[in-house]
Amino acid sequence: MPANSTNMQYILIADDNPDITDVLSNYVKKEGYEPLVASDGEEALSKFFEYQPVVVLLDVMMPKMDGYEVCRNIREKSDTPVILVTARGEDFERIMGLDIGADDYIVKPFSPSEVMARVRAVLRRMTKHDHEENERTRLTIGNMTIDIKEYSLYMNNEQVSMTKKELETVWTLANNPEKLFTRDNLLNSIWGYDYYGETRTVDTHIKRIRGKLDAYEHPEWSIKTVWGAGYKFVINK
Amino acid sequence: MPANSTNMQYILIADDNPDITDVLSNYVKKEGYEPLVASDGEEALSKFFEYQPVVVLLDVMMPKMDGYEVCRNIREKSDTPVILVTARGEDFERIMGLDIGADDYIVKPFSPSEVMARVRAVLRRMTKHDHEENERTRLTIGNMTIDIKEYSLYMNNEQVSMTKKELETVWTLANNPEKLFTRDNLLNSIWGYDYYGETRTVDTHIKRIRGKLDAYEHPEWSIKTVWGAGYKFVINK
DNA sequence: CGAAAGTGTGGAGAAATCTTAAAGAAAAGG
DNA sequence: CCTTTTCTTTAAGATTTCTCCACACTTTCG
Repeated sequence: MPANSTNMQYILIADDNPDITDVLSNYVKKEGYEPLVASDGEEALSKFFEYQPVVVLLDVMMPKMDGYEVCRNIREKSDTPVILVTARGEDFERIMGLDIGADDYIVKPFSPSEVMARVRAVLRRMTKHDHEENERTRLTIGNMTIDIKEYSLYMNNEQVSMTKKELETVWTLANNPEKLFTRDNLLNSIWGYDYYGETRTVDTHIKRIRGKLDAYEHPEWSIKTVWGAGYKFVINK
Repeated sequence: MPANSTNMQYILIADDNPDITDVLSNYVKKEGYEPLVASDGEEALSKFFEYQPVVVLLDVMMPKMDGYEVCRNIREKSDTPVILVTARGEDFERIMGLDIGADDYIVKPFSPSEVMARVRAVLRRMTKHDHEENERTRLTIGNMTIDIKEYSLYMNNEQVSMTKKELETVWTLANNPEKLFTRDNLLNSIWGYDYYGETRTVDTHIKRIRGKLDAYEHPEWSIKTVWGAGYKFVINK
């Protein structure tokens, strides 16, 4: 399952056999991803750059441009995981040796569930890589501390229980003090750009956040409503 | 003049397939290291002692002397990190367990970026080691003690029978109190990066662990569910 | 001031996520 | 081999969180 399940996550499936892409599309949907189908190499490449899928499934044998070539092209610009689908007998040494840079490969005939298992695995490996000690993980303003690594928030060193969305919302606001976030901004960055719900949902979350945090005094900062616009985290001087 | 008198950092790549060593050499260079290529086990060993590389990448299957043997020889004289490259299906328990002493392993097929990630990881661990000198093998929190060397767990000095995965899971969590582990994190670090199963498996293990440990009181700590995120080991104040 | 538009809030139902149990699959041990 | 243990998968039921609505309240502006 994707880390942020509300975001629309595309998976590109490139194969010239529609029976295969159909079956895989269904599985991909069942796992909560949005399938993106291409029937030849060129189409695969252009869709890749247009949609930026999270994983690419490439049949090695395709019209116009074969899977190796597509993979190589993708690798020049991106680290997006690529899984090659090869016919039995293909030698993986060769695949690797040609500097294609695929992340995994599957030998035909495969079961769709096997494919999805590999997709999950490849994505899982990915998420580890992302969190490799470079980004800010902790933030303190006044008597509030948020630690995203622990997924926790402290007021006066005392932990305050927050739900995921609440925590992400404070984190987003507090990381950009003084910056105005419209409700749509917040929906986009926290809920995901494919969220089709009410903008007022943000209000409810702000309400809950305030309810929890205002149980403590915090003269150094506050979450301010900007009339007709949105919310912002302000630091009081 | 010995080659290692310069401040050049070598990485030894041993594989009898020149395509693979070529690809890896390029990646190694890109990361600022100097690749050192060997096409069989004996060559690997002699180059190792001549150049004293900072990391060794060993294919398990090589002419003259296989990767296990090379690794064992290196271990007799040095703590230089060794990463073994194995074919899928090799038993990793055997690799990591027996007297071979490798630091990590990679299953073919691998993507070059994955290899480099592991090289970085192993080097990072190494530098830490230098400062800490001895790794923790035993951990006590409240009335629980885990000894990972003897693979056992005690509650109130009374041994509780745990399966391997259960023990490794508690060990991982308890060694990083307060830190959130997503299910994917746990799958990666305990099950391994080439595990192709369901995320929910983690839940089942957590349930069993709780079942066993909650038979005892342990007010000092607990394994907490972080909704929508994962699990963490918390210390109660 | 009064109307219109925007925001705060409580609560109920919906949705998402977890727990648990149970059974099948895989691995380990005789 | 067959038995036992451990691991994985699945699905129903429980729990938590999220969303939405109705209505009160506030601000803006003619």
